Amino acid sequence: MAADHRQHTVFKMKKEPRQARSRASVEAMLQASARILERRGYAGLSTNAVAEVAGVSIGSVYEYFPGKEAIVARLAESLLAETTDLLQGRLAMTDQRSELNVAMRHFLGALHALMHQHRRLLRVLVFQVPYLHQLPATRKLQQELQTVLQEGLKRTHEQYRVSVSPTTLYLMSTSAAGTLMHMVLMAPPSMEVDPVLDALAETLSKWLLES
Amino acid sequence: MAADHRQHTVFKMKKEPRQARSRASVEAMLQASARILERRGYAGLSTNAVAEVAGVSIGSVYEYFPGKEAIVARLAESLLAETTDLLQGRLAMTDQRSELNVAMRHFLGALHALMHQHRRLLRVLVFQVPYLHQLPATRKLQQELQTVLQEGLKRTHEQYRVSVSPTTLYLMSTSAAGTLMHMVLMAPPSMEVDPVLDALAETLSKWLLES
DNA sequence: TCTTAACCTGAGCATATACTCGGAAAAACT
DNA sequence: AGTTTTTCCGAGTATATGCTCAGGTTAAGA
Repeated sequence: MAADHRQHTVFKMKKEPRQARSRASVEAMLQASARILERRGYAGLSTNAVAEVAGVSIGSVYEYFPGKEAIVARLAESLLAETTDLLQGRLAMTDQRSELNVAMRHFLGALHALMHQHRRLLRVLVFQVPYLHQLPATRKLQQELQTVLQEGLKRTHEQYRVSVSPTTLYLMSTSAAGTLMHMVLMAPPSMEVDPVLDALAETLSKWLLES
Repeated sequence: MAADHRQHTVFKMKKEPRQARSRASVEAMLQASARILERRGYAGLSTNAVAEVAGVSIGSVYEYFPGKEAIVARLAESLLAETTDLLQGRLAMTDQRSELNVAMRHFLGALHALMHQHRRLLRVLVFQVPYLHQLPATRKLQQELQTVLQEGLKRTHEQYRVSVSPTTLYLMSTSAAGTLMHMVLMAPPSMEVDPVLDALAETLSKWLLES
């Protein structure tokens, strides 16, 4: 595995596909990669396996990706994009006069649903990809979460003039993220989701209005 | 890497070292493994590298461990043992009449200090070891945390008769764990720890007494 | 139609890693 | 001292994976 000692500088694609045929190939490689990651884990993801599952030759893989790191980075970016869209959409449709805990509950519910939908891939990305934290997508996601949280607060509750200290904001986001992560990736199936989300939303909003 | 497709049934040691000499060898292998994990990550941990760094031959490694998974499992168990000792110790020395938030703050501080001390190894274990969650040590740790939390509550605050619902207990432990993890493993060095721990302890105890 | 660019192929090389095995050296036992 | 058990050695084998390259095929442009 000489490749793992390589400087991970290039997570980008090698070449952009220009024709419909090649775009389909790239898409097939990405889907195959996601499939392999979910079923075999990161260690089971090899460029040869991607080529085989995607139904293309190994040469084609290297035509568009410098290595498997780049493929994983692309998958992470896709997830980030989907999450961003969802959050922004929710933010846009948030009623100005809704209660804080209700709005919070909606956000948490939507976020949980999305994470749950992608839980298999998410689990591998979070727990097995060594360089996930260095990926631009990861940093952007954290920023995105805090931004949406703050924006949402401003919108729905200008009346309260809630001013959140950085410490509080940090604590809230890490607590919420920790709970969501645990529920989606680690909790037993017997765990009831809704009550926890209810309680979490309740707690967070109470906490906010008191601080 | 055929080994990664292997059924991970055997995380245990192959043979117990009986003489002082062999115990020293095993210890050297474990220390070497920790060193390699911290510096090169899980992908950089190979049995050959362990042998070289530990100053023993590759044959000796396989004399006591069936594979690198078993070595990692042993390291995880060591961390678990240390954590358990720490928590139990703190629990024993908790003053019966101390305030809830003060006691909580002590626990959080001690736990954070321990995690911070081992942060490099912890980061690799948590973020790169594919089978960490299947390890007995992991499950035991989670149980341990909740037990100590509950026990601590009983001891210090029988007067309040705080009865904690499972949902609340779950929420509290995941929130605290998420925040600690984030601070130790992901937050920038500029992040001030004490204010966050203060706020977390405050929030948790308030939350408890109100629920 | 001809030319060029984009796209695809897959055998094969280089390398790294997991793991074995026959046997030697050291310690413990009698 | 002789015997047995424990410990250690490390060259060597099997295999998997990363990645290249010379050449063929398909589509776009003139």
